[in-house]
Amino acid sequence: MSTLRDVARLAHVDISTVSRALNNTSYVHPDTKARIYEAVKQLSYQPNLIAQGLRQGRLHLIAVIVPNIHMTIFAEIAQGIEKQARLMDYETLFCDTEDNPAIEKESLERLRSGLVDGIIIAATGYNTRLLLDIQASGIPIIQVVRNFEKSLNSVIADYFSCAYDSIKYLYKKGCRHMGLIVGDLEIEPFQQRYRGYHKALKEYKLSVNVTEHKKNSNAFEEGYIGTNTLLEQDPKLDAIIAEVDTEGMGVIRALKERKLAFPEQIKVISLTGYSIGNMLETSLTSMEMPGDEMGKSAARILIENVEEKDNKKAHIQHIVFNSTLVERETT
Amino acid sequence: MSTLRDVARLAHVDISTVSRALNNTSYVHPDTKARIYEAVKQLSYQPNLIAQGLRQGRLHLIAVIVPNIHMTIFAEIAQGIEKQARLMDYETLFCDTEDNPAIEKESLERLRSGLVDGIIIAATGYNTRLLLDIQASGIPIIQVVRNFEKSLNSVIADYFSCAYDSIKYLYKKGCRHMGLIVGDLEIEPFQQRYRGYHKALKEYKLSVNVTEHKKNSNAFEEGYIGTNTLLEQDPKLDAIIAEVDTEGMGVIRALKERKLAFPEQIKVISLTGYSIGNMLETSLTSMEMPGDEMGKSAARILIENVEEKDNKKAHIQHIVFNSTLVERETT
DNA sequence: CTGAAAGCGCTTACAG
DNA sequence: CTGAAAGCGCTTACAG
Repeated sequence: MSTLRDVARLAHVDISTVSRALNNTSYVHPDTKARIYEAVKQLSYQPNLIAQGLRQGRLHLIAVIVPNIHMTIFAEIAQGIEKQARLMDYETLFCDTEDNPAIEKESLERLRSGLVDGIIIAATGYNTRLLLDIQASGIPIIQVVRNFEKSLNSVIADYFSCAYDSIKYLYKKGCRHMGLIVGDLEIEPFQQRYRGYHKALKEYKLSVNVTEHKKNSNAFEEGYIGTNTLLEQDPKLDAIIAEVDTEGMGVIRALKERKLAFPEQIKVISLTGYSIGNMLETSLTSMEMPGDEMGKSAARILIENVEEKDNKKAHIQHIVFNSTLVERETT
Repeated sequence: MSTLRDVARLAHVDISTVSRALNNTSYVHPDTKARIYEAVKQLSYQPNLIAQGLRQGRLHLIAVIVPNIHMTIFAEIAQGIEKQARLMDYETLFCDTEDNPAIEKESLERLRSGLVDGIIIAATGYNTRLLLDIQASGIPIIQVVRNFEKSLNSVIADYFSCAYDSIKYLYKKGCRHMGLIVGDLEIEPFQQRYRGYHKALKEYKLSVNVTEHKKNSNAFEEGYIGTNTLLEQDPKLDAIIAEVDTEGMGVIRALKERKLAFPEQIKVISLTGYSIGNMLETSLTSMEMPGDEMGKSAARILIENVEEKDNKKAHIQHIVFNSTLVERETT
């Protein structure tokens, strides 16, 4: 790899002139410029990004921290983030926490050492304090999908409405015994879904049927097990609301094994749809979540924050995306 | 953020001593060490990774470049890579090319500027020259899943055997009219599948029925369309071999719409299985590919190459993983 | 319009 | 056992 010094030597100028010519940071005589470009070409010079990063205190690098990208909405979001980041000339670091707070903590500790300029995270919820510390130290942070902390930026979907609207829709379809599979209710995003569900049921004077799974392990299994639990709690069940498509796939599988016809006997809807829904043998009705857009939006806001850092303190933003109902074969 | 200088000042020593104490790079008097650790703690000092990177010519950062992680085997592989990298104290940069050679090229150009210490890539196949250049410039590269170039390391599955063994298996199950859906046959990994398929059919004296899709767009659709093409070519078809689970999902969907019973009338197998297979309404028989292991293996080899770079020139390695047949409901 | 110098935050020979 | 100095490859005031 050739350096600025090599280029300067070949073009018979000082390295500072080369720097200025390449970055267009002040006027350089056309002839000089030409010589410099010629030298750059000849040596196929490329600036050392690490040196630039050290000097400018910014590596043009953001981190995306997610629980899992295998068959989850986070894959779509991560792709959206990476695409937008590239557009704005940033690279994207990727950390997979397996929804394990210890791994999340370790990753965060490493990242705060000035490696990345900003962080986008779908957190476990157990390192909120650390996140606040990091933000206070000058590294902007955005929560995505899961919002635990009001004083950190966030980009989420409207989980309350997802659930609320789903119940209304299912009611119109004739359902009267609707069960919800949901994660730890102490945690905001899950609670929101429950609230939407609860409110709608209350309006219809219907009774609640919920199964809660504490740890976020495997959505498919949660759907499978959840279905069995819900059916035990209420054998007259005529609809199941899953949190996400893969959970819905577990529901479908459980229903099939119990020989319950869907949608005839029992309907299924997913509250977080992504493109799996219409690839299934029996396609799955869902509230489609704009994962790609959410990722792009998060990246854009983050990078804007990074670049404004010096000028003004950016305001905390909470962006809420609407999901849209896509009717398919399970309802 | 506090620096080495701050710690040195607080501990009343030179910065070089602090560096030595923290990196255990030479003996430091216990008392001095204690003072230094105390200062580190008090200032919650963290070394600046960019400065370290510049000094040592290594940022402890590798890149993983893949075509797509949404519902693909690459998600599993990327996770494996990241996990192994973290274990070895490396961070992972993530680039999504959308299987677009132009995007791939752009990403590669940026990365070669010394940002990353090594690259793991599932390439488009159109930038092989550039990859060789980059490797020649001192950045180790490993091809994963797709091997285009012999003089670059690779970690792949045995596609030939996958296809060959699948045909043998289907034959034993009674199939005599087996169709293959496959990508561009000019490209090595696809060709391998075709060869395995072809060889087995020849041994049984059965006739070939293939549909080739040139561009890699959407596996689900390729499966869907491919199924229709194969059935037109041979209405007596009794088995379809798909390249990957999501393609198999497209096959299933097409069969369902044509009211062809699977596995009774027609069997389906996927040559690249990952955990989707057993989450389906009708679970999909597949040759399971150890994505996680392949990712880990690629990361391990790459990082070893990075760290040996100075000592000796590492030998090119080609690692081939075996897939294992997992029988499910479509056969 | 361009050069010489300082410095980003580290590590690592070189002395002693 | 520890300090002083050089240097990784850049950028950016400061002169002229």
